[in-house]
Amino acid sequence: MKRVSLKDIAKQAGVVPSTVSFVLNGKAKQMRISDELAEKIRALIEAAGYQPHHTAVSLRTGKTKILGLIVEDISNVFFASLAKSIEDAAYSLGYRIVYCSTENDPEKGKELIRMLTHQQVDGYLITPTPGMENDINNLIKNNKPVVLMDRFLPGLDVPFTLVDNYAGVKLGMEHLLGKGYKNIAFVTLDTQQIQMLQREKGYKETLKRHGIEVRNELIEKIPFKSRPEDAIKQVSEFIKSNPDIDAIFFATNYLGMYGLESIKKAGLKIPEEIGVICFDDHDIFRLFTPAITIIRQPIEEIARSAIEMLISLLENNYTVTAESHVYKKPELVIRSST
Amino acid sequence: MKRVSLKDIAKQAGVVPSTVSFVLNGKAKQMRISDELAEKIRALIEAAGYQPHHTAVSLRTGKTKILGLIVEDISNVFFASLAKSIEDAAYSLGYRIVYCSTENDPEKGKELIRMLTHQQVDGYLITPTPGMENDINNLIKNNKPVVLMDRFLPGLDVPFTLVDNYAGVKLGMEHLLGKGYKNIAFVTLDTQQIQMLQREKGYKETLKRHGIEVRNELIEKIPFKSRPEDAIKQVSEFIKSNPDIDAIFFATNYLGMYGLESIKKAGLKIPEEIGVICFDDHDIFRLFTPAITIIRQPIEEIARSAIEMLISLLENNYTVTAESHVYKKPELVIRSST
DNA sequence: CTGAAAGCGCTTACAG
DNA sequence: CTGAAAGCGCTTACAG
Repeated sequence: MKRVSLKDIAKQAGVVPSTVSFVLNGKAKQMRISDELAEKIRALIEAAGYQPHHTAVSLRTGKTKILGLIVEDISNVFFASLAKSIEDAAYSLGYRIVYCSTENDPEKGKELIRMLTHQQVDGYLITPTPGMENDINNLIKNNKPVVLMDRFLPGLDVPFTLVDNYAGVKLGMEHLLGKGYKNIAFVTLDTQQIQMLQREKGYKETLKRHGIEVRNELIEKIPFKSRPEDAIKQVSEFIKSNPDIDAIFFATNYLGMYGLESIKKAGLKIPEEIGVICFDDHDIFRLFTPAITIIRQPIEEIARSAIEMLISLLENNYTVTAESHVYKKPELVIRSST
Repeated sequence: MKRVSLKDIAKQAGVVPSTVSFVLNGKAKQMRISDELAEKIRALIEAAGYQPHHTAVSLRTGKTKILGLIVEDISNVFFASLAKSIEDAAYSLGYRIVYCSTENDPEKGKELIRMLTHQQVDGYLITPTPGMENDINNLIKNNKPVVLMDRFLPGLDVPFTLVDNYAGVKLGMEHLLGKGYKNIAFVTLDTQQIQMLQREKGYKETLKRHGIEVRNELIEKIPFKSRPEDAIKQVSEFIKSNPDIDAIFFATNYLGMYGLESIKKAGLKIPEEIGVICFDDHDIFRLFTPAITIIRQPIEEIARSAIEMLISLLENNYTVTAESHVYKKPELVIRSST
C-alpha cells in the first residue's frame, strides 16, 4: 500500500497538482478556485486520508516546522511538565518540538544550539542560563526567531514569557501574614538568576510594605548545586539556630523538598508549629505532609503564550515590542489536609 | 551566508556532484574513484564544514533517520534516563529520536504509533503495555522494524533487550540471606506485566533454593495506580501486621520510595532493624537513608543494545533469531553509609 | 572513473 | 481559473 500523493488526489479530481496544492494551503480564494471545486478537492483529500509529505514540503519551502526547545534540566519535574505543555501546544499548531537540556552549562548550551541549527529548526524556545547571552545574540543576528521562557537575560531584547515571580512571592507572603505568622524565613538559592532575584525581592518588599523589618538572618541561601544531604543539613541548622521562625517560604520545589525533610527532622508540626509555602509543586510533597501551600505557575499558559509568540515571529513578521514581555499570574494552591 | 551544498563542493573539486555523493556515502571504492581524488574531496568537505541537507537526503532515500521511542511514562526517572541513553546512542550512530509516553494506556499507545508513522520514523523502540499486541503486530506486518525494551509481550516474536529481572532479584535475595536476614518480605505491584512476574519468581525461587518456605503473607501487592498516600498506608499496615519481617525487597523504585516512608513511620532503623533492597534507584532515597542497597539495571547497555539491534534490522536485513532476545546482567550496588 | 539525467513530493512564479 | 515548468538538495541507475 503506497501512500497517496498530491498527484494522486489531483488525478482523482481531474485537476492539475497545483490546484490541489492551492486548496491545501488555503490559497483557493486567492487563486480564484471556485468554492465548488475547492470543496470537491477537500472531500477527496479527506476521503483518501491524504497527508502532505512533510519532508517534501520542508525541502521545497525551507521550513521544517520543527522548533528547538532548550531547557535547563529535563529531569526536573517543572521543566518536564513545561516541555510536555510546549509539545502539546506546538503540536496543535502544526509544529513539532526537539528538546534537550543544558544541565545549566553554557558550553553545553552552545553545543545544543549548534546541533539544533544543524537540524534546521525554524525557531528556538530557551530557558537561558547565564553565559548564553552571546549564543542567543548570535541567533538573533542570524535572524532566527527566539523566545525565552521561565527567566530572561537582562540586556537582551528578546521576547519572553514567564511567571510573575515577584507577584507569586507577594501572594504567598500575604497569605502567611494573613494567617498570623510573624517571623517568616525565606530559603532560596545562592544564584544570580533573575527569577530567583525577583522572588527574593518579592519577599523583602512584601515585608516592608507591611511595616515589618527585613532580617537578613532569616534569609538562607543554599549553594546552587548542593547535594541533597548538604542542603538538608544546611536548612536544618538554619532552623535550629533561628528558633523564632514560625513560617518558611521555599523559593523552589527542590528547596521545599529538602526543607520538608529538615522540618521533619526538627520534629515541627505543619502548619501548627511552622507554616510552609513553596514556589512550584513536587509530587514528593505528599509523602511528607498534606499541609503545604503552593505557589503554582500556570505552565500551560506560559507554554501556549511562548509558542504563539514564536510562531508569530515565524509566520507573521511579528516584531519585538513591549508586548513581547509577558508575565503570567501565579496561583495560590492550598492543599486540603484530608 | 548561504549554506554550502554538495554541488558547491563538486564545483570546488572540479568534479560532478555524483562523485562527491559517492565519496560521502562510502562508495568511493565501489565506484573506482582513486584514493587520491577521494581524499581531496574529503578534505574539501571538511574545510567547508559541509553537512548533507538532511531533508533532501530523506526525500530522496525515503529514510528519515528518525527512530520513534515509546516509553511507558517519561516522568518516571527510570524511563527518563533510558530515553536519555537511547538518544545518546542513536545520535552517535547518526539517528535521531522522537519520543512520547503511553502513560500505560493502550489507546494512547495506538495513537502514538499512528503519529510516529505519520512522522515517517524508520523504526520503533517500545516499552510495551499489555494491550498493544495488535498494534505492534501491525507494525511487523507492515515490515516496520520494532525492538522492545524493559519488558516483552509473550507470544510476540519481536526482538527485545531487557534486564534479567529474575537474576536481579536473585542477586538481591542472596545478598540479604547472606547478611543473615530470615524473614524477607517482597513488596511488588499488582500487575501482570512480565517483568514484575519475573521479579516475583526470582523472590520465590531463591527462597526455595535455599530451603526456605515461601510465605504468601510476606508478599504484598500494591495496586498499579495507587496514590502515594494509599501506597504508604498499605505498606505501613503490611509492616505492622507482620512484625517478624526483618528485611524487605521492593520490586520498583517507586515502591521503595513509599516503603522508605512507611519504614520511617514505623520507626525502624535501616539496616539494623530492617534490611532494604530496591530494584532501580531513585534520587529521593538519599533523603531517607544512605543504607539502601540497589539492584541497578545497566541502562546504557540496554539502550545501546536495543539501538544496535534496531539499526541492524534497518540497514542490514538482520532477521529475528534467538539472539534477538537479549538479557542484560543487573548489578548490586551497596550504598556506603557515609 | 565521468557525465547527463531522472526523480523523491511538493510549492510557486509565470503565461495564458 | 488551468497548465507547464522549475527547483528545493540530494542519490543512483545508466551509458560511456
